[in-house]
Amino acid sequence: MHLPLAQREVIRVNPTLEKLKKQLSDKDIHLSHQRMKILQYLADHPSHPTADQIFTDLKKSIPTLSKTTIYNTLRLFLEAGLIRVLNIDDYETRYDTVLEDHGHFLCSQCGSIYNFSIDLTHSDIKGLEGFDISARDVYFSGRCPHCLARLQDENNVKE
Amino acid sequence: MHLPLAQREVIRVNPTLEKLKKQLSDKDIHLSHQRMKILQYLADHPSHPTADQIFTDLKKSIPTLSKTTIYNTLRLFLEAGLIRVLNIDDYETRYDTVLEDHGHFLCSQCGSIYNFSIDLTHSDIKGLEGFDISARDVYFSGRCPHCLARLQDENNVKE
DNA sequence: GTTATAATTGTAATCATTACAAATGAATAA
DNA sequence: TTATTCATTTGTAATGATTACAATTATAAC
Repeated sequence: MHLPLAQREVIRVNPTLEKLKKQLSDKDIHLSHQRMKILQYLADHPSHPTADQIFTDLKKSIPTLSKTTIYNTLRLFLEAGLIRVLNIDDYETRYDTVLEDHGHFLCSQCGSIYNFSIDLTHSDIKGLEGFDISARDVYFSGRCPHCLARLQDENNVKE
Repeated sequence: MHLPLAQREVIRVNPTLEKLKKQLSDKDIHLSHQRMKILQYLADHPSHPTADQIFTDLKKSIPTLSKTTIYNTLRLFLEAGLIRVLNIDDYETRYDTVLEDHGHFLCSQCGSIYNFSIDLTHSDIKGLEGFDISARDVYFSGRCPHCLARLQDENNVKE
């Protein structure tokens, strides 16, 4: 059995590139060629890319590009509040342009990361009385429907 | 103003060392001197220590101890399901003996990590229909009451 | 006690990220 | 325009957590 794609509602509330550009100009951050390309890449790829993925892909169109520029720019965007980081992955930091509160699911089989919506305001939380909470990250992991279907198929073939 | 400690109910549901030892013997995992010490350390320190903290502290009583042993043993315990890892920290992995579902709060000021209880079963989650969820991690960050009180005090002195 | 197996150790490698200094580009004033 | 200043990019070297691996030591089986 294979679940139809529509069955998993992946959030793609992607802030437009224009919106991001405006945020930068409001903060008097100059948009160089490299920064522009990185911003565009982030807006076009809501798939939580790593610094290396951004670098490798952009290197094709900007052969002189340096990895340091990627890290510099990502930090710049981060401090300007345009993006957020994901530590769901054990070894590599991922970057996300979707700032609205949402959870992330990591498939331990294929490594894909999915967004999902979760409302924490109504959760029963105890032990944080008197704390000032500024960020909320929710990371789930397990197996995504694709991998579940594939595993199921493989089992059927064997039998 | 200083919040009384009782106001923040930190969970300390620490599984006893005996319980952990039994889990290992059930899985036919031999408890060597080093493993015993590391297990004891984990049971005694629910403060989510890093591999380096465990190593540095245990090195005092076992001078020949190697860091590789720490990593080997932590992986062993991890795969045996005795402990879980925390990626709340950007740069270092932390280890936790408390397996019951709970959240972690990282104070961005002092770096302390606090446990808190959160009930996700009643949260309104959308977008994970058809997913097989095996792990749930909730990481919050911000400022802990200690740091808030300290900052408040510092401001009062200035005025 | 000897042999086989498991655990530990130390060192070297890996790999993401950062530090830093030199080179390049853009903006501004004369 | 040209010189000067400042911002940005680049490349290389350092950092630091983690892992790979081979040698040594300890434990268990016979």
